[in-house]
Amino acid sequence: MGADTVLSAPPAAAGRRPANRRAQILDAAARRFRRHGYSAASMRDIAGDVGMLAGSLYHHVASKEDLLVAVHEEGIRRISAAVTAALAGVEGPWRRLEAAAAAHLSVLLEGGDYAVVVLRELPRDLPAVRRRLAPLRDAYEDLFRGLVDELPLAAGTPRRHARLMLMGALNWSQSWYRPGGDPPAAIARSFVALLRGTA
Amino acid sequence: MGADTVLSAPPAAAGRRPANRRAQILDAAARRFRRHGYSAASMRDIAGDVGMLAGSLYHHVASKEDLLVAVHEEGIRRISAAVTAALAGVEGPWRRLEAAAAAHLSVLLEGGDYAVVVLRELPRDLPAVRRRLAPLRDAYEDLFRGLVDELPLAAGTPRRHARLMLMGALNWSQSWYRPGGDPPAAIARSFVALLRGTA
DNA sequence: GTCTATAGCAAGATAGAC
DNA sequence: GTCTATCTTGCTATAGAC
Repeated sequence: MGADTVLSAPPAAAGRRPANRRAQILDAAARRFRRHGYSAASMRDIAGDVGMLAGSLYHHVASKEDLLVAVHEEGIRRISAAVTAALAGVEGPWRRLEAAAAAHLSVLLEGGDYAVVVLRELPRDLPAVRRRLAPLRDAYEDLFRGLVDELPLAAGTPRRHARLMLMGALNWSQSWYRPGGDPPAAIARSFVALLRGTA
Repeated sequence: MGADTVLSAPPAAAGRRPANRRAQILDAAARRFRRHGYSAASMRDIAGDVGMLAGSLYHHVASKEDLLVAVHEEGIRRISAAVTAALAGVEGPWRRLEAAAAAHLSVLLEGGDYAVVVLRELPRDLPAVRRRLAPLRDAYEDLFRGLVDELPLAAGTPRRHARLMLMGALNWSQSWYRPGGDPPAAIARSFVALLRGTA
């Protein structure tokens, strides 16, 4: 790639501004969904955050539900990318699980609003949204299922429970974590060690 | 107490109906808060569930926020009562932790709407509600802190992380649990065993 | 691509009759 | 203790000017 060219970018212009209006909208939506919850967040406020009025939003997104789906998709994409990257070149089943857990937790606790929305804002009364997102979430879950399957556990150890315990502990940490305490990677390491029995 | 008298009950009457109108309202609110989330649940629907109109609700509760606080208080009370009862007469630190975890999980997964609301519906943008509930939640947390402190863990084991891991795994289970799978007590036993390193 | 303007509706809460 | 009626406000979404 040439240094000054960007694939699929708008034609170069001296003072071009737009770049990605939609991305700004997604950022604002993720933030509002996280702070106030999906149904308490308003399209007006999201629009205001990016400097437009409510009506103008609908030029970029079809509905509030679509906006929620888009935030989830981006969030899952980011988490998956971080975990996949963290696994590259790491050997040994326990080390791999620890690397994945640390990456998962880092994105969750320090990765911004998208990941938090993915975990907390999937309203029960929007079945259409849940249906659209189910495959993505399942695929991510499979990633950890594979990692746990590789562990050299004592025969009879319930691998499903081990996975659910670790993931539950990691995901729930978002409700007690405060910046300034143990860093995400340390928490993840600790949880994996406790699971391994070598804390 | 005499068999036919009840402390602090309304004066006995042949066909008395009211008994506990407020309790019915709380039940309906807990259900609606759980199903739709606090902000998507409407006072109109809650009123309708108990056969009255929206305005009449305000004879029993001061506001929607008060209703949420009341549901939380009742939920925490139920969970605490179940765990305390489960601990009675149980000896041995691991057995006690397991009993508490099983009781906690049973209420959470099979105890109805109150407990679920306690875990899931504490909106970030209602600081007044959070303030009012903080002491209750902390007191409950202390109960498990005490149980974990009693465990004979290897020196250096991070007890705080052990507690957070277990509680996180238990609390998160509400997002994947489906009736008909492993019963709550079995899940709790499994998690405690994994923590203990004897799965 | 953003604006103005508004349709159409539902929300929380209150006042006063009964 | 419940109802009727309503105030006030906020919401999602659309239509059409610019």
